[in-house]
Amino acid sequence: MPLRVYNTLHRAKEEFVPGQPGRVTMYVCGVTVYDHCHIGHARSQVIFDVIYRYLRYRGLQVTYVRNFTDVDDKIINRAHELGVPPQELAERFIGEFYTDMNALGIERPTHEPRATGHIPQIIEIIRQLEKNGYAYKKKSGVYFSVRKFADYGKLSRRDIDEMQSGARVDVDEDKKDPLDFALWKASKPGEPAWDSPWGAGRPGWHIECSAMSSHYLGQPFDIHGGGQDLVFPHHENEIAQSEAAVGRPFVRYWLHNGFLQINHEKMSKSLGNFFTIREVLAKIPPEVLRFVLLGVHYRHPLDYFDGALQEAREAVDRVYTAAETLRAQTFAPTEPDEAKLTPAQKEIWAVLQPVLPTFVEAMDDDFNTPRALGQLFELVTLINTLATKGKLKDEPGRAMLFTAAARAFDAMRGVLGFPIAEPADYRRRCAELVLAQHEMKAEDVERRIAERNQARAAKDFARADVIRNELAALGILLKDTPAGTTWYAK
RNA sequence: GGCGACGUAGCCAAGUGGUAAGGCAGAGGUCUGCAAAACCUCCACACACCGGUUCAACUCCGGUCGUCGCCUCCA
Repeated sequence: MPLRVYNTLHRAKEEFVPGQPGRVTMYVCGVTVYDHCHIGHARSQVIFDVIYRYLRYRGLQVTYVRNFTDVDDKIINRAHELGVPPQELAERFIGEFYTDMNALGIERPTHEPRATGHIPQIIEIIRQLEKNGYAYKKKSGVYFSVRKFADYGKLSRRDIDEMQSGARVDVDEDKKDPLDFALWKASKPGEPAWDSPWGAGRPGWHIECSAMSSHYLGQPFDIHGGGQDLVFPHHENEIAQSEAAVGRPFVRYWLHNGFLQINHEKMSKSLGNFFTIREVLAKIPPEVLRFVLLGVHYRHPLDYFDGALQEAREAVDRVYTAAETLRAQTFAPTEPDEAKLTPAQKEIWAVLQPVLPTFVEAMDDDFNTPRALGQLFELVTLINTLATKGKLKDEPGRAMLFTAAARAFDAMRGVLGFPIAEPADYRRRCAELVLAQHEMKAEDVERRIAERNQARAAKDFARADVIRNELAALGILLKDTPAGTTWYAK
């Protein structure tokens, strides 16, 4: 089965064929580092992390580049407000970005270039554009002449003339045409600046992606990703610059993720209706957020609400419980041999066998993570069944079934990056979270448990239940086992 | 105005030209002092509405209504 992806350029799903057999080159627009990331950024990063993981799972060698925009008007303005140097501000939020990404289990791309580290490459493209007659210099900077690029609008399906009629009045009188955009911005006093053939200044926003992508990946490269809002003008402009400069196509497959919405409205900084990743992770473990983000197909809008997190929490707990169950089993890795299965085991095998292939099929279909998660839950049920049902315990069938289940589970986990951690680590973090929320210590819980067990020993079950219910109200659930009472955070 | 997406059970969300994955919630059962977890069983007379094509449409086509996005910085 071939991998099929939805290419924004053609508005259709098409078979994914890398430019070079066995190798994939991929670039995703990162973040402008002037503030904490919000959960919309998280969605984009999680999705492309999964795509990166899946391509490798498919046996492809992937070079993945994700940039940092570390010089830009927003950074400069923010730095000015805070009275710190722009570079220092950028540095700080790059650090914060990693804190969030690490929590969410996002792998490091192959290269993570910064705009300020690639000024020579940026200048080179502008020089080439000037030479090819697409760029012109004005007092305020160097601009790209959109009308000279015949293919302009091919990604966002826009017609230049219609755009112009609807275009707002541009305050920048310097441009020859309101559609033109800056390649190089002349610096004002006190702003970060680099020398260039056109005087001291800094790169325009779009040019950095053109420069860094082609520097690391060549041109054309295979996949360029980002949020839907980047289709126009950012990606349209990237195409114009890169193709006009080099004379070759820029990107083969354009992938765009849909938005996170709050109450059916786009969540964005400009609307002010956003949650930072950090805020959300103060309330729930990161795997819950990751799960929620993968629960909707990446191109569809995802409506975010608090209740969804609580619901998802139940589901995530269940996956971890199954992971615990699986890890608790001892079995020697055993290759499939249907002849060695009992009739009851054969029934399970018939259900278990197609789970991973179906998962792969779902991922092959434009990275259908909701369907893939469906298969993960099928597997969860199977794992629990295997561990529960006595009639499935005959060897070597039992070992064989567990081997297959464990392999499928690990494969899915590798692709989805979910569950993020080992179960014990997850439980520990959940416990810390709930204790922190109630300003409690583990000893407080242990003491209550001891009190309850005294009551139970005295057959004072009413009192025992009161204690349990009190803890439950805090999100602390007790579990009585033959080995004693344990607790976990809900 | 131009371009585009979406409208599936109480909620979230996949999906297919031939009668609907999965999750959450809910009901019953096994287990338990009672619970929890786990397991088993149940839970969409039709997928916004109206037409059309078809032997057959939720699934294709047209229209209507509704919601949202891009066209300006934005994942």
